[in-house]
Amino acid sequence: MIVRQAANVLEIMEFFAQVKKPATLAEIADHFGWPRSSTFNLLATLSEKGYLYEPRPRAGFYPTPRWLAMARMISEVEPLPQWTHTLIADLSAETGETASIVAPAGVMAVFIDVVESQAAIRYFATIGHRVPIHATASGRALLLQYSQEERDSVYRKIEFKQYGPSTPISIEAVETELRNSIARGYCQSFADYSRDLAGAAIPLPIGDRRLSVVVAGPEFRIGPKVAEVAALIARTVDRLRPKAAA
Amino acid sequence: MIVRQAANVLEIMEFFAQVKKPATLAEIADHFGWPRSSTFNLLATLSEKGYLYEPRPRAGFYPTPRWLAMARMISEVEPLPQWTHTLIADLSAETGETASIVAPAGVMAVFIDVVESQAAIRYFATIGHRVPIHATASGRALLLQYSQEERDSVYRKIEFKQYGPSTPISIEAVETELRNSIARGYCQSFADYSRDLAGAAIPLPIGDRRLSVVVAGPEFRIGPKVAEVAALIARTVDRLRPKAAA
DNA sequence: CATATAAATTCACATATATGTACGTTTATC
DNA sequence: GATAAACGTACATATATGTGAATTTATATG
Repeated sequence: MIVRQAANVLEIMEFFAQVKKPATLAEIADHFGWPRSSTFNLLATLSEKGYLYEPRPRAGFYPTPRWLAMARMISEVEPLPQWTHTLIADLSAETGETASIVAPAGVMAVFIDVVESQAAIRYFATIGHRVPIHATASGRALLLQYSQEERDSVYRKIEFKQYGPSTPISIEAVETELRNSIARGYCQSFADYSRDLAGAAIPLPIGDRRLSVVVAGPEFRIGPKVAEVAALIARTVDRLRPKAAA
Repeated sequence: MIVRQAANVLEIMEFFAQVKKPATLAEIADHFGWPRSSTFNLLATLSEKGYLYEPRPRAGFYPTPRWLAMARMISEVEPLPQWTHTLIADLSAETGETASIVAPAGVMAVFIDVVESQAAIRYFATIGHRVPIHATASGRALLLQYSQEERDSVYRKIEFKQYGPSTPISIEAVETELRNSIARGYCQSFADYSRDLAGAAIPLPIGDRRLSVVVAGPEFRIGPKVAEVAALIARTVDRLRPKAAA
């Protein structure tokens, strides 16, 4: 079950992150198609808790810097080491595609850092973006770091769907693909989940955290050179990862 | 009316900002006294939207960097000029008290930047903290920047309460205090709202934004030297504010 | 300045939603 | 390795909550 008003809070914030200017009650209500009275209650709640204010009279609401203060406190705990951002920045620059750091979230994989391609046709992903862990290169690079039991426990919760022609639709199919990935030295995906999208990924354990790096883009650009891209990822990790730490 | 689940989202985030480590469903449910089933729905919603993930298996949930990404996008719009932070940092250092930048939010005033005193006994305020606009030094420094009509419109919405012995409990009382503030050259408050708390504030218009600076602390420390403190605020603003801009 | 139009609030009620209860799964204990 | 305790998940139901309509307040227009 989805908690509607919880989702609405996030949508309002995303709205402000997008329009980047104050908005009145009416504007927000119209934008989402919400009743004004409901919008009023939501805005009042956010204001009362100190997350919204009125920068200038009658010009509407805008989030207070409290969001930033809170997000900073949250993120200063085990932040990703600096070199991982350099890693995906370099990868994106060299390949011209979108590169990301990915972490597990149950049966899904979450993008926790992203550097987007500059190409007109590109993989559009943002921090927080989620994809099925079993049907993506990045996800499988995470699964490779699990024990057999942990994987089994994840499998039990997966709803196998045929997202595309090559989606693995059984536990055995996923396990086979994992074995192939080990043999091959990297994980790959050709439209297993998203149409026309291909990617190469490798595991990226940091401390006791299980992460992965992925480079992804349109099938026609990435397809012919997955192996190259995968090798580049491996080399770049080798170059940037501090030698001392595991 | 307060939208409970909207408030709960904020409380969860504040919880993480405080404990700074992953928490399991059970821990969160117990902490807030929420039923597990409800907590489950909330966490599922936040996860589904990409705001929560599971850093390591079975070690619970933690917010994704998406919060930070969003907060950054929101805050890069008309951020406070750098010098205002220097301003309150200097004021706090020189006075040993808490200094803040404050903005209006209806009948309330919101703290949008804070540098806290280091003293053991101090005014504890955080970004997002809200106080009544008419019953605080910082709030009245905002009201001074309003036209008479704008003030009247605010007055109509105020519920006058006797927060402390000196709280102004009528429109006339507030207007009188404003006139006194103009004559005096700064706004002050002696436990008008919070017990034992005194403060000095002056208006701080920036562009078309109506802000104020306030220095506040325990009555026994601030009380004897409000005038000094107010003068210091004025001098420091003069020193730091760029001459070009109004 | 009066009137019209739009926006913000309030409130009572029907309905969408939070939760008690029960079940399956995982982890801890002996 | 067996048993117990804790944890996570699903669902039906009573109730807390969102909302449509009415009221008040603010802004635009003739």
